Amino acid sequence: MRTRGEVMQSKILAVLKHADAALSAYGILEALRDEFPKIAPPTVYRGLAALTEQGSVHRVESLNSFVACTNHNHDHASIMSICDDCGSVEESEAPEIFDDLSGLLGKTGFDAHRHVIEVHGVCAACGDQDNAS
Amino acid sequence: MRTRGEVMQSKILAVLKHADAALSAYGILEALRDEFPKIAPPTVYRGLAALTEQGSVHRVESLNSFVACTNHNHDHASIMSICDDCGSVEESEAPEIFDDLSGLLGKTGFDAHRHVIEVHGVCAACGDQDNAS
DNA sequence: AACTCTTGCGTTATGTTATAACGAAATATA
DNA sequence: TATATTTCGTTATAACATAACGCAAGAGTT
Repeated sequence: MRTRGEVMQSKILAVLKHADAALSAYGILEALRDEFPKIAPPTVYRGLAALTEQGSVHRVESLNSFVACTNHNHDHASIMSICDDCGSVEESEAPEIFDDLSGLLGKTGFDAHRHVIEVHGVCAACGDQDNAS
Repeated sequence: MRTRGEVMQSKILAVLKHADAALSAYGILEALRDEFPKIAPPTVYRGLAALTEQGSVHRVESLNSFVACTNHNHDHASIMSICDDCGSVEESEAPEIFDDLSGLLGKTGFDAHRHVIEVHGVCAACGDQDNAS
C-alpha cells in the first residue's frame, strides 16, 4: 500500500494551503479540474477523509468546508475563528478550554470524544478596516 | 402582523419538542406531511429561520439538524453535547467558557459574534448500557 | 367597506453538499 | 501466474438549502 491515494491527497492539501479561506469540497474540485479534467466528487471526498483522519485538514462544520491545518502538531483539537467578513479561518490551541469542557460534561456522565469549537466574528484586519473607513 | 407565520412555526417547534434527537429540515418536513400534504422545503426553512432567530430552536451545525431549545432563557449561546450512539442532544450553559473563548480570541483582535460549541461523544445512558452488556 | 401597502407564504425550480454502488486497474502475496 | 486487497474513476442519486415569483393575508388609511 504505497502512493496510491497520496498523489491526490497532496494535491488537495496543496489547494487548501494556497487558499485564503475555507473551501468546500466542490471548490476544491473546481480548483483541481484544470489538472484533472474528469475528477468527480467522490475522489475529492475520499482525499479529504484521509487528510482529515490524519489531522492535516480540518472540516469547518459551520461552513461545510475544509481548511489546511496550520499547526505542526496535528494531534489536537482546535478552535476555529472564522471571519464572516473576509472568510479567513484561524486555528488556535487552548487545551484548558477543552479540558474545562470535558470536565463540565463529564459531571453529567457524558464522555466527550470530539470537540467542535467554531467562533464566528470579525478578524483583526477586517475590524481595523471598518474603523478606518 | 398576527398568526400568519406563527401557525407553521408552532407546528415545527412542536415536532422538534417531541423528537428525541435532532431532526433535519427534511425530517421535519416528513413529520408535517401528514397534516400538510403539500408542504415544501422553503416553508420549513422559513419557519426554522424565525424560530432560530428568536432562540427557541438551535441549529446543530455538525449534524445539519435542528433541536428545540430546552432553556427558558433563550438569550444565550449553548454547549451542545451530542451522543453519537443514540443521537440525543443536550444543551448546557457555561457562560465562563464563552467568556474565556471571547477573551482568548480578543487578544488577537478577533471580535467574536457567535459561538458554536458542539461536543460529540457518548451520553450517560448509552455509556451505562455499554458497561452492563 | 374599499383601497393600498407591506409582508410572508406556497410553489416551482434549482443550487449545493455528500455518498452509494460497482467495475477496472494497481499493488501485494503466494 | 493466480488470488486477494485496495483504491480509484464513474455513474447515479441522496440529502441539505435557497432563489424567484406571484398571490393572498393582515394592517393602516380614507
